[in-house]
Amino acid sequence: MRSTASVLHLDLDAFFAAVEQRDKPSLRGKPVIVGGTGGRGVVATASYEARTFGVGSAMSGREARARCPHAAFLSGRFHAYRETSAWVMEVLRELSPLVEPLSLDEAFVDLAAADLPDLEVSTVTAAGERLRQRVHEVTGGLTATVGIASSKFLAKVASELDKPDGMTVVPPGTELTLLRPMKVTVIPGVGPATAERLRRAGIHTIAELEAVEEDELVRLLGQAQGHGLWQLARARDPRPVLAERETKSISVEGTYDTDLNDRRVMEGLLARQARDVGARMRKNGFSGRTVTIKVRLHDFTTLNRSSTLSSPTDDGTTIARIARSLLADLDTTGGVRLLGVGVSGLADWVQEDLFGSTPEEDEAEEVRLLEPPRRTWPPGADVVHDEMGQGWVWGSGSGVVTVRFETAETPPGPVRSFRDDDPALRRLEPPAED
DNA sequence: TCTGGGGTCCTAGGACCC
DNA sequence: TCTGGGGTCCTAGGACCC
Repeated sequence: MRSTASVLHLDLDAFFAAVEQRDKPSLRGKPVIVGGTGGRGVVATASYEARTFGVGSAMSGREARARCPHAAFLSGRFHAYRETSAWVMEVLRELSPLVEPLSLDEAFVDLAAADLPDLEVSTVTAAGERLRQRVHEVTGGLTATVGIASSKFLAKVASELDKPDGMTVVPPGTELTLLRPMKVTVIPGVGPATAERLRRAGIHTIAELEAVEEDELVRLLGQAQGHGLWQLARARDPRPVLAERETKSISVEGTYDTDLNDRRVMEGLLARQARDVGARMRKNGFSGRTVTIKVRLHDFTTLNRSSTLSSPTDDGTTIARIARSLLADLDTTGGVRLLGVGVSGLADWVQEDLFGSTPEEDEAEEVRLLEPPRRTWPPGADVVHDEMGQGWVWGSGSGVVTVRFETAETPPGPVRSFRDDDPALRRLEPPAED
């Protein structure tokens, strides 16, 4: 927690629905519901007019229709949402270079990195109001709600307090006074299951949470969550605003209007999803080693099965083959409502290739390649060499083999890509372990 | 005929290694 | 013929977020 209110959280109000109302004037002032259109869909966003009827996010489309039959139900135009979101993020970056998007409609901004004369409450308040005005102009009339406080946690809590089209600044030193009367469910990370556990322990408010010993919370909720909540109950939150977040997995899934019973149909759908995952990976420069399938049965029980390859892939056919073999081990009697495929354990080498390399880096790589090879290799590695030295196959896919060259001085060493039929690549016997 | 899609993080057990 | 403990990797499931 900082001594100044310098973390800003911005939340675009009813974002998807607001974009629809902006682009289609006939929808303005009327209940608009994005999502929930399919047989098993749920509501992604309800406009404030629709919320009046008790419609909210994650509600089934069936129930939303029952509560608000005259609403406009739309399936969503994600290109428009992405475009408008990008405009907003640009506006935030004009204020501070340190912007952490959380989703299309939410972000943290670090005001300590902004070009402001100071971080007094009056100064950050004025900056927040200017920001809301700029967002309104740039998006063609969308409104945003802002919270400003001394940590991510407090800024996010603050932005919930004056929705829509409002702002709350928490003066430093007043955090606990604000938090203590609130329910524990305002804490991000306390969902229905955690709230129920806390309720059974007689804990409803943050003041009650604050009174519990740390050991007791860890016993109740586990190490990470117990310790985390103990800290948050004291308004302690040292998490920095981070502009870059690493992608950990890429997946595609689908829920079908009627349950699937034919295994060949399931295999076909998995294969298509696997191709889509592979295409997205190549487009974004990722490859990964762990392929996971997700299967939701008719009764909503959800199964995951995964398999880890010895080297990363971005190839849809490879992903599909593994997905099919993982499905083969599952009993899908009774029907399947959802199928999904994902890849995790992402390697970073293709990403690095996207940025290219500088002459200095190239020269450094040449130097490393001339150094004597390291004589240990990962178990089962495919050891190869070219005229420059020895390495081991780190990744393959799309007709390309990636080789990591290791030296004693600089593990992990440089990475080179070859076509997999490149005659310069010769396979070697792995050297004996020493 | 209640319960989306795309993610992140945590836990827990077993294998394996030192 | 008895057996500790730590670390890492892998797998499965669950909670949570927008």
